[in-house]
Formats: sequence, structure tokens, C-alpha cells
Amino acid sequence: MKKTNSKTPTTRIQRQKRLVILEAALEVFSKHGFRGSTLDQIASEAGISKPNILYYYASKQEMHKELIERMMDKWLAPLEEMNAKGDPIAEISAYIKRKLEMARDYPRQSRLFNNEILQGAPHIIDLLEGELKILVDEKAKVIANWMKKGRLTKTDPYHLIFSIWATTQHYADFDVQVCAVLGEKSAINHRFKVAQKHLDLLFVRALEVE
Amino acid sequence: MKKTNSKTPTTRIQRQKRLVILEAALEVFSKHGFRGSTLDQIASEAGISKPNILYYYASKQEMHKELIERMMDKWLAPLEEMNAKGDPIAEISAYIKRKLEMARDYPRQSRLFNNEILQGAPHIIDLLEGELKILVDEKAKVIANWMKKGRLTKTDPYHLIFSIWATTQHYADFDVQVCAVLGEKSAINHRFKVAQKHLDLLFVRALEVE
DNA sequence: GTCTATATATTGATAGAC
DNA sequence: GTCTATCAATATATAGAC
Repeated sequence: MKKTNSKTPTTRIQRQKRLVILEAALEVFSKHGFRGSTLDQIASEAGISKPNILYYYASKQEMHKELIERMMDKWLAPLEEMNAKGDPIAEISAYIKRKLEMARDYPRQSRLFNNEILQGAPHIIDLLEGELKILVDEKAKVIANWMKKGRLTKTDPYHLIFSIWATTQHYADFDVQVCAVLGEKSAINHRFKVAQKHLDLLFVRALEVE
Repeated sequence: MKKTNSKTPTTRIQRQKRLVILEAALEVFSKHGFRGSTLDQIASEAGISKPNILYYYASKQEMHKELIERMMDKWLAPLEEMNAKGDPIAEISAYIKRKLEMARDYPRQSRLFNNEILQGAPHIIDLLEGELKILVDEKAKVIANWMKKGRLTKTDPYHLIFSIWATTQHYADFDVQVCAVLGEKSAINHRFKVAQKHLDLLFVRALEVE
């Protein structure tokens, strides 16, 4: 069989194996960051030997890069869905719901992103200053327009978006602290139900105009 | 001169040198976490040779431990100051202001804490489940009492505190992203002034009862 | 494709001259 | 107290047998 470039897997088996490795890499990178993670940890987590890992991915960097790229698309989607023609309160409420569901369903992706930002975003700074800024500029304009029309209480649209990011991602990134403070009594489903209700009240009540 | 134990510095010079090293260690640990940081980086940052660093601190662990301990006290103070006998809205507003000022003035301490939590809080989990939980339980009770008396809109007090933590610390931990989105136009002083105004509106408007 | 063995670099920490 | 030199452990990555 001819040598397969690790960047372009062809067979189903190869793709599957790369996914198993990526899954393990996500587990490790999201906890320790890029520099703090080792191939040994990833290999152990994946149940695959270290050289075999490097058969599918040319380097530690390549794994990390693919994880970051896969995550960024998913990360921008919820904001993209915010619709200028919808009801302002309903749109913001739905956006919060989507972001909170992502924190619940993809906490490791959130922590991977958090780690990347803490380290100064070396791999995605261009994306933040480019694609992300463009998207946020656009949505901030939509929100500002809603406010100008008197359909939302006036505040800074950018910082409003930051507040939504912060409050929702907190449940993924600071999960250990949230659990420690709430104690064992709070199962994950209950926790996110209460969080959802609280965040909805917080933002809707603050932004509603009577 | 007799051998000085590195844990109990005696002279002024020694204390000063330890502070320089600690300052450099904070710079590095807050960016890369414990495992991702190296003595080489810290030594370079401090302008002191690696063996000399280890003359003042017995190990990398010892530096990290002292940083975490120094930070935790400072971190709990703002919440402790919240006064059950004060005006509810004013107390919460003042708490947000204090937390935001800490994010502005001690961003590296915030990121050090964030890194520790992301890694599962291995060094402070006892503190979170002990001291922190006790403090939050107490203040949550105060807030719940205010709500019961009709002086604040009803919501979950714990999640309200989480929201305040999340929104304020966001400006320290995600500073790179905030700056990328806001662009170069936003100087730090202006940024925090707008943030302060927005967060005050968000929480006060949501919690105020007419 | 997967393994053992290993090359090469980096790391935390120590020894010992000055 | 501070340095150079260095050790032992660990890290990424490769070589080559099977």
C-alpha cells in the first residue's frame, strides 16, 4: 500500500483512528494547555502507543492545530444565527440558550479555547482580529440598531456580547469551582436548568423596555 | 554566614530578591500554567540565573504554592466585604465594582487562578470546597434574604454570584480576545469605564424591584 | 500499521568553584 | 550569593524490525 500523507487520510479506518487520537488529545490539551500536555498522556488516554500516534499525526502541533480549527467553526456558529429580523429579546434569549448548551455539551472545547486565550492566543490571534471581529462588529450593529429603535435597553453592544460569552462559558471553564461551591447536591442537568433560568432572567430583565 | 532556609528569609535583601523572582514566576505561570512553565522562562524573565532562582526557592512547586496562597486571600476579600446590613442594590453594585477593579489591577493573578481551575484545581480544591464554599454559602444566604424581603428580584443567589465572577474576570482572562474584538481604538482606561457602566446597568436593572 | 529501541533536546535540580 | 558545568529524568520525534 502506498504511503499515505498524514494530512490527507483516505480510508475510513484511518479517519476513525485519527478521531480516536483527536478525542484523546482534546481531553489532555483542554486540561493542561499545549505546552503542559505530553504525547505520553495523549497516547495513554487514547490507548495507542506513542510512535503510532505520530504515524497518524506528524507532530504534537498538528494535532493541536486540527483541534483548534475544528472548534472555531463550531464556536462562531451560535452568534452567526442571531437574526436581525427577529424579536430582539427572543433573539438574545435564544443566543444565550445556544451558548449555554455548548458549554454543557462541549466543555472541553471551551477549555481548549480558554487555554489558548490565556496563553495570548498565539495560534488564533489572526482569526480573532479578523473573522471574529467582523462577525461581532456586524452583530453589535444589529444590537445597537435594536437599541436605537427603543426595542432594547441601551448599553454597550460589545460588552453585552462579552457578558453573554463570560456567563455561559463560565459553566464549562470553571466547572470544578461551580461544583465545589454548589456541593454534591447539584447534578449536571439540574445545574444547567437553574443556570439557564437565571441567565434568562438576568439578561431579559436588564434589556427589556416596559 | 550561616545557611538560610529558603522558606524563612530573614534579611531585607533576601525578601526583595524573592519578590523579584515571584513577580517573574507570576508572569510565566499565569500564561502557561504550572506544567507549561519552565525555570528557564522564569529565570530569563527575572534576569537571574536558574541556579540562583533555586537558591531562593527550593523548587518550582514552592514558587507556585506561594503565588497561589498570596492570591487566594486577595481573591476572597471583595465578597467578604459585602454587608448584610447595607442597601442590597448598592452592596451588589459595589461588589461588582471591586471585582472589576481587581480584574483591571491584577489580571495575572486572575489568569493564574483560571489556569489552576482549568487543570482541575489540584492545589486548591480543598480550599474551594472548604473556605470558599462556606463564604459563598453565607453570602448567598444574605442575598436570598434580601430577595425574600422583596428588596431584590428573585433569582438563584449562587448563580448570581457566578455571573458576577464570570463577567468581571472575563476582562482579565480574555483580555486578548476583548482587545482583538474592540480593536486598537479602546485604551484600557476607557475599556474598563465602559465595562463598569455596562455591568452596573446589567445587574442593577435586572435585580431592581420597582 | 504497530511495535521496541533509540536519537536528540529540554527540563528540574545539584555540585562545586569563586 | 552567584556563577558554570553537569546530572538524571523526561520530552518530541525517528529508525527499523516485524
